[in-house]
Amino acid sequence: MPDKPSVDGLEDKWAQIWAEQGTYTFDRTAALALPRERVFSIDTPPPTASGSLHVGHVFSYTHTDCLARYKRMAGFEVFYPIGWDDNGLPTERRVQNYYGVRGDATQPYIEGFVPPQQGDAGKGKSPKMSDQLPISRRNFIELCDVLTVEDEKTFESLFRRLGFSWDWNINYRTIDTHSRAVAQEAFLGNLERGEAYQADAPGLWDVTFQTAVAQAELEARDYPGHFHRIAFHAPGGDTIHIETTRPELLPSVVALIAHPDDKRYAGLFGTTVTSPLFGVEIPVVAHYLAEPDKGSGIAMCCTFGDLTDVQWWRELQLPTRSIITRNGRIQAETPEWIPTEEGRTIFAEFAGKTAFAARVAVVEALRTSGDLDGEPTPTMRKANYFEKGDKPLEIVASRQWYIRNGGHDDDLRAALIQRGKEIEFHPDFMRTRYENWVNGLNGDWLISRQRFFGCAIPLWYPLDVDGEPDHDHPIVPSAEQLPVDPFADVPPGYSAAQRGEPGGFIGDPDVMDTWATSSLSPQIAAGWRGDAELFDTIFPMDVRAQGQDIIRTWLFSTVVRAHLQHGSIPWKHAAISGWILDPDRKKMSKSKGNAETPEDVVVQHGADAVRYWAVSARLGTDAAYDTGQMKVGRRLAIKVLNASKFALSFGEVDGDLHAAVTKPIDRAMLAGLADVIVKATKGFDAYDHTRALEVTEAFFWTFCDDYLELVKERAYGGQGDEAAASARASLRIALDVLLRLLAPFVPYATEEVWSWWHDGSIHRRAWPVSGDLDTVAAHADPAILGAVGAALAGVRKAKSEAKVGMKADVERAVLTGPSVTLERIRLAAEDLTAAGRIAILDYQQADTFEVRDIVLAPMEPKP
RNA sequence: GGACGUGUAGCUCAGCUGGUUAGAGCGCUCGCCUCACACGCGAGAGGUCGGGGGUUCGAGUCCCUCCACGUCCA
Repeated sequence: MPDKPSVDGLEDKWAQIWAEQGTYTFDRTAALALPRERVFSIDTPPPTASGSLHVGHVFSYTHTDCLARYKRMAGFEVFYPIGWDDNGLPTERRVQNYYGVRGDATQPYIEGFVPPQQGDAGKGKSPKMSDQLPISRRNFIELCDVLTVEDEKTFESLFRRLGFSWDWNINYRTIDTHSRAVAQEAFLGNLERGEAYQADAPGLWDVTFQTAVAQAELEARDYPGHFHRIAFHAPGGDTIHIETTRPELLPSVVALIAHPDDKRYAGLFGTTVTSPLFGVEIPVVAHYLAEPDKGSGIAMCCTFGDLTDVQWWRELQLPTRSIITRNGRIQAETPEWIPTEEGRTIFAEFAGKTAFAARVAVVEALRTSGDLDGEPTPTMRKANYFEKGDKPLEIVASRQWYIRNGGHDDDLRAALIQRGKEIEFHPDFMRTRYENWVNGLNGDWLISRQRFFGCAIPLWYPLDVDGEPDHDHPIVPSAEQLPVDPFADVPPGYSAAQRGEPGGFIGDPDVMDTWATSSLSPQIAAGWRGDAELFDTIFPMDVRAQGQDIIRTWLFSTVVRAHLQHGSIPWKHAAISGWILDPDRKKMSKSKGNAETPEDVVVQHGADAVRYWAVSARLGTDAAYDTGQMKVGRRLAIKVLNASKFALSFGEVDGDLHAAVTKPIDRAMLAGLADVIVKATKGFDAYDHTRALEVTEAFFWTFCDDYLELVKERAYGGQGDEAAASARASLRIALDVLLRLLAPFVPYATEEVWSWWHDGSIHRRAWPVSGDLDTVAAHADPAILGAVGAALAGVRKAKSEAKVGMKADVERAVLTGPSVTLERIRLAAEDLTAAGRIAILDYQQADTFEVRDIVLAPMEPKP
């Protein structure tokens, strides 16, 4: 036991010991031998180690860690893995910025490639694309591999410092061989059962990243634009005005659409009009999605300006007239559907331009032709963005892979809603977010991405005699072959020389969306592929812990995969953490520049302190980033050290500790503690860790401030040996329990103290049960401690008001109150007079409790 | 526009199934170097529980309505 205990340095000391001794190791053999209900399996969110860790992560992870520690102590064999979600766009972006490169499938592979730069030269700013060196897909992936491993090391050291009790042996990366094999096997299962399919269809497309994106990755943002009032021409010479924010799509117009009930346009339904400038004849049709009170009430449907256009196109079976290419520019060739010579001339003028430049050109042409009515009026509209992108999404037709998720299938949707009901959400209202999302789906899950660093779609396509791929008959690898890279590996029955040759094959060029892998985190971590015995034991898992922001992505997609693959829920509970808000109540985020780096915070305040801050917020509740709360946590950790040192300093007690407890106030304290055990346990079992913390912490402070003060003179021996033994034994019994109750919250301080007087880790000791205290707490009156404490408070108040120290002597004091209260105090009168330094204590019966007539001894003059 | 959540002391939050003078911590003020802790200890001040209706013997707690904020979906 150190002379001056300190919380500083505990992280370095104990993180290392925990790692060496495997304190948190999952015992597979033990788990398989136990009944299922004694195993607790946790599906941990794999963090994206792409360079920016956020205090929000620390927040949610701490909630989960606390639960894991409780369960471990409560006798469960806890399966608590940790993975890294390193595949996907965040990593690619980081690699681009860090090395100044970008992937380009047309580049040849360079052996021993050295990137042009190392490190964040642009300080977080994305370098311009033109400054990035195009490199081959394989070189690019190699750099991703190198950098993610580096990043993950940094993260691991931070997480270890925070004391997260993951089993680091159950470690996976979503890009590693095992994860890719699992993702591919699951995909092939989906394919075989008809749950995965490909379709050549219009979809959301990010022109910056040159990839398709899924509905779950959308973000609606305000986008400034202008309404342009444009004239269409009816055969009789009438003009019909529409309003659009995207006049550059005029060559793509396929219909004018008004609401069926709109009397203004009722006469036009079934007729045709001609588009200005381009002279294309198009029908006027009715559809309920047209909004009569928006603009002129009649809209032009283009292929494709937005998702409503797609719906109109599909439901009204309109022709396809796309002009936007995958890089966001207008196509170079003049479309054959433009009939007029002047139309073709105008188109040629802006062919190949960006959408923005084309808009300027079209507006100018409309102005010249007189088809622009008035000047464009500014407006703010919502546009769909890729959540990681900064340009509005275009809609481009392309061949993509989808997994059914209920977006097109009411039965599946209902089944997934039902799965949500089978899962206990904490807090319960979070299920509503899940249901809202499922009910709002407007299509299946698009999983293919035209990117580099990801899990490959494990398919090849035969090439016909003309070298054209036959997408309808993909070549599938066997399960043993997985993972495959269709670009490098050769499909069964072919030779490498046949790649790209007529009659040969080609590999699918796409990778899967990162969620298509991480949605399988339970399968990846728990051994679905490779350890069926373990998987069957711990799946469905007990709990998924995560932030509320990824309910629509990670949580939902995991439910989808488990439902399709196993016909079950993936876990029984979903523990959802809230947001971290900055002091201005804004959501903290790196991009807004108000995020603290967890590294700084942990070093400054200490792990126990940061954990305390995180854990004092309930699940589902947003929490303010609050260093004040961390200071409170630090104080608690320090108090644990000091109070423990003091309690233990009175020395051991011979014989049976419990038998030594004789004094009523000692028994009262322990009875109160027994009640705390019950409440704290109840809190944890109800996924309410803050309740457990609150009740434990409150008791602990009373224990320090009142009980310790009251009994210390006796513990020193002031009332004889037997009385001293009762105090010392009670202190040790209480401390033993309190440390264990606090261990999930402040693992370092409690472990440190535990090591002073026990062998082994506190984090492997049994969670206390109230029955442990039966012998000492039975028939005890827990109210004694409160009554004596109140009496002591009265004395303290008098001293405080007299502006003297607490060690000032009291010549006489009178306690008044109901006889039952006075009786309780009498049972600890000696402790009270010693702690209050009271010479004469009188009692008077009265209705209300009061400490009065306090006579302080004359102060001795200070030297 | 719809859904969900939140609104209690200057700040961050408790307040469970409605029941005595509404609690905690931080901050603030005053005091105390008390032999575990000055990264401490003691005491004090501070609230029309978002507004308005209603149910009830009784409402921060239930119902209605409005307002503000946040998030998600349109």
